[in-house]
Amino acid sequence: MPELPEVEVTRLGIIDTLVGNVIEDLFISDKQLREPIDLRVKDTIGYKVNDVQRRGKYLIICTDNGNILLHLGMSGHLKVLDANTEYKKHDHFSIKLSNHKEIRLNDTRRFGLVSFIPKNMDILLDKHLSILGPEPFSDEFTGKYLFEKLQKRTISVKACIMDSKVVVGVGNIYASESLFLSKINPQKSACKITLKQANELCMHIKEILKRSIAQGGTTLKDFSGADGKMGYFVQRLNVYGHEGKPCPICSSIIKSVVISGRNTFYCPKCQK
DNA sequence: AGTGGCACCTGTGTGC
DNA sequence: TGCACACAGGTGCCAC
Repeated sequence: MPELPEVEVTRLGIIDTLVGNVIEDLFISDKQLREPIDLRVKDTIGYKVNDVQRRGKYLIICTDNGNILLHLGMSGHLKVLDANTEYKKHDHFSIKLSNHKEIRLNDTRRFGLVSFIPKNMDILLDKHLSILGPEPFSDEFTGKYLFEKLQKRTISVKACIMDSKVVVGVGNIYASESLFLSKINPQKSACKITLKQANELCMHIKEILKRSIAQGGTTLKDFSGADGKMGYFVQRLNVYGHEGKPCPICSSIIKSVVISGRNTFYCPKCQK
């Protein structure tokens, strides 16, 4: 489900419900997610939520007695519910709050993550977060930075921008879309990208992620914000899922190709 | 060290 | 209708 825009839309959807309220209890299912749920998250019970942050596709719920780290994987989503709403299949984690609301994680495929960052530890030193590259909206993520990263790699440019050590938050949809806007063939070797192309690509990654957040993210199958609303960015996609349809620029037929195991969409005429 | 392949898991859609 | 199979928005580990 979620790439960076969907995670950010989720964050914006839960922050007002969480901040300023006390975590009264947690529900922890016995099913294992990507890792077993870190039971130390119980340390946060009885503490007020101070903030909800995002790093890449991870959400961090901050309290004075430690932080809950969440990842939505492929199929996870968070919803704001009234207290004691009936549990559904694949509900794996829930935060019960003093305002009689719950933040509940439902994750069909269980590729998500619930972990814990102790109170005295720098959040960014967590093992999941410390290995991540820059945020796409940060000043650190520039065309020059991207160019230098790409130059060292022989893999495809698409696989490279999806590498969270290069830049966080670019998943399969926005990788195809940003390469389309930049007129770069996704199969092109990363080290063959010019500085000019890297500048274009950097700019379009920032632009497309921002535009998607503004539209509430991309709803393909089941993504919705924490309020259950669908994302409308799917209507703005140029190539993703459009195999066999005409390119919106040149009307050539959009093709698909598998790159590192992921379906990839591009216009063979526009993208060189 | 970098790379491709694969595993993790469930649900859905397609073709026979 | 039932079955087998491919595929899905992510990430990390494993041999090469």
